Amino acid sequence: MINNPQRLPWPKTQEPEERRHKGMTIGEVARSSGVTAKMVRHYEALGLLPAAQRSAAGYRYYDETALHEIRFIRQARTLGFGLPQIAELLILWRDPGRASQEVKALAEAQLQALEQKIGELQQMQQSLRRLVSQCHGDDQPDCPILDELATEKSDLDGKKGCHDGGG
Amino acid sequence: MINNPQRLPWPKTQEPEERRHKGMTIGEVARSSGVTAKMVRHYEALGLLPAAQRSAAGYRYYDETALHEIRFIRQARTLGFGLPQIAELLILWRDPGRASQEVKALAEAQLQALEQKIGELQQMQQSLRRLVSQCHGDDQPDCPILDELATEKSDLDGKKGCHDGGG
DNA sequence: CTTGACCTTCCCATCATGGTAAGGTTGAAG
DNA sequence: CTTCAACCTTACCATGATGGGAAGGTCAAG
Repeated sequence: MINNPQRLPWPKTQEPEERRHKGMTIGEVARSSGVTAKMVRHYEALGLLPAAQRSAAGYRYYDETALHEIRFIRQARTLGFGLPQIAELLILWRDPGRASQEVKALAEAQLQALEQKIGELQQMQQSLRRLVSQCHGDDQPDCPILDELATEKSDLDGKKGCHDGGG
Repeated sequence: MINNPQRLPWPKTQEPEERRHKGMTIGEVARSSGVTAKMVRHYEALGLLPAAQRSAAGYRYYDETALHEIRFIRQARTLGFGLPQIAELLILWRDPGRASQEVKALAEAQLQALEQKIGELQQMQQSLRRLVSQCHGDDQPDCPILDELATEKSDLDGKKGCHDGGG
């Protein structure tokens, strides 16, 4: 279900350079950035991107700068940043007078979030691996996995939802 | 914002044993299972749990079996299972004639999903760590992090959304 | 003008969970 | 029996990022 940019039913010979003074349509931007048109509109609605220039009929047209920002968003998503964080990153990116420590702080926060998430998943992985290794996996009903899930207090339990108390 | 089961404003001396023939209210089940009442209703609406017995006024009442199943769900969530998978696990759990291989298959699928997710996050982590280490983090605008995000094709790119093709 | 690919906005779905509102029930105490 | 706090009910909306689809307007080529 991935739309191939090459295999277009249109007889479009080449990507437009300056054919149109208006810029690229949202579809062209989508193909060129790897971000769906849907998401481009979404980012605009969320305020990540400035409102695109519109034709008289309401079509969005994008210049190279906008395309750059959309690619920027895509790259940041690749690193797992959330859209609110990307909004901040974009603001910093546009600001020539930014301090790199602000960017670094955002990145370190994201790094911490990643470590946290990875840790949680690894704990699941560990518990689950143990259970899987204990289960015969035959046609008998005995199953340590189900047994453990049915256990009131098990190794799986605890640490979840318990913060160090607020008073 | 976690409600302590001990610190109840009610003068309830002890948890009811057979005080009520009806069973536990949803709130008692929630306190006893660690699953919020909201979620218990949700699981019922989704078909994970059978419809609870109701009082004349519509209150849900639960017996020990139901409580057991709710705890079961909580444990399975701890392992990261999705609710559809938990629904299958519950069906197997209720079936005395199940084959443990069916349970094991579900668990292995979950294990695979965990590995996949962990791998993705670790790749993000790796890329981000490199970028963070390269960024001075001072009050100067130079920032390798932003530079890389603005790069058309970078190490961050690729491998995402590419499965090994069906042909 | 027709046609087909494209664009627009608007609504709904996912997944698991939480919040809130508006209203009815329960059970103990007065 | 009334009162009152704590409890229950359903229903709707929100999250975060993305996708799907409908209904309708626009653009470029023939």
